[in-house]
Amino acid sequence: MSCQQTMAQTLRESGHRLTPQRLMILSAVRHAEGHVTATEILEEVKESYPYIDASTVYRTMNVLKQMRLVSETDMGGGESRYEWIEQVRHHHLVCRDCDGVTLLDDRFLENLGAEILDDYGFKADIDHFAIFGVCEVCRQKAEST
Amino acid sequence: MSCQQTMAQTLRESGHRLTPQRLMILSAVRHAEGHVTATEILEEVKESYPYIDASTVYRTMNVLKQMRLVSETDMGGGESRYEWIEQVRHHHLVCRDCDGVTLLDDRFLENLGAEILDDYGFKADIDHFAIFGVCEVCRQKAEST
DNA sequence: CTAGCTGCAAAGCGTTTGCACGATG
DNA sequence: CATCGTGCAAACGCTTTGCAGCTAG
Repeated sequence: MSCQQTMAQTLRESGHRLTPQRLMILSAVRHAEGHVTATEILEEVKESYPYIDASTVYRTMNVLKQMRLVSETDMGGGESRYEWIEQVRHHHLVCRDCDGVTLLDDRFLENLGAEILDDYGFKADIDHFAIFGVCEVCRQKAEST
Repeated sequence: MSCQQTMAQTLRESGHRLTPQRLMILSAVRHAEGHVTATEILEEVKESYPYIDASTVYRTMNVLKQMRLVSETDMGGGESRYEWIEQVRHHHLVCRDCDGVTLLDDRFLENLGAEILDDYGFKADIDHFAIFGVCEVCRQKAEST
C-alpha cells in the first residue's frame, strides 16, 4: 500500500479531506531527510505550487500530527521540526554549546514506553526525542579552559 | 549554606554580577512550586519591584540556565517553563488530548544519562523531561467512541 | 449541495536586541 | 572607573486567526 493511499484512508476515516495541498505537503515531509521546519516545507512545496501559504502548512501539520502521521519536536532553535513517523525510530542529542546534533539509537529508549504504560497507563509518544546536554568535544573544550 | 550564598558564589566564579534583580528572580523561581513561565516570574517579582522588565527575566534565566541552576523545558504550551534544579529529579507526562500533566518518577530515566555518556561521550541534561502522549482517561474516552 | 479547506492579510505572542543610563566589583 | 546589567522601546520570527471564496465528497 502506497503512502498516498494510507494517507487518504486515514484522512477520510477521521473526517478530513484529501486536497492537493495536503498531498504536496505530505510528499515534502516524506522526501525530506529527517526533520524539517515548517518554512522548509513551505519552500519545497512552493517550487511546484507557488500559491501555497504558511498557514496551510501549519494547519496541515496539525492535522497530520493529530493522526500521528508526523511528529513534532522542539530542537531548541526557535522553529518546531516535523518528521514523518517511520518504522526506524531514533532520537537526537542536541549540544547546548555548539548546537550540534548526534543520532541516538532507539534501543536506549525502547523499553521506556512500555514501562510507563504499565505503571501509569500513559501511552507515551516516544518516536523522536530531543535530549539536550553537552557533547564530548565541547566538554573537553570546557575542561581545558 | 543558603541558596543565596550558593548563587552568589556560583555567579562570581563564572564572572557574573550579583544584582538585586537577579536575587529577586532567583527567589521567585525557587519559591514557585515546580516549573514556572517567564511571565509568571515577571509577575511575581513585580509585586515587590514593579520596574522589573521582561528582558531582564529572560537574560537572567539564560545565565542561570548556563550555569545549570535552572532547567528549561518546553511543555508544549507556547511558553518555556523554568525550574530550579533540585536533588529530587522528576519528569512529566503531558497528555496531548487534555493537556493534563502527570509526574513521572526519575527511576525510569536514571540510567539513561549514564548509558548515553558511555556510548556517545555526551553529557545529557536529564533533569526534567516532558514526555508527550495520551493519558489513560483520554485513551479510554477515545476507545469508547 | 455544504462542510471543510485555502489564500490572504493581519494580528498575536514569546523572546531578543540596541541603546543610554546606572550599578557592581 | 571599567565593565556589566538594567529598563525601555522597538523589532523579530514563528504561529494563529478571521474572513471570503473555492472545492472535495
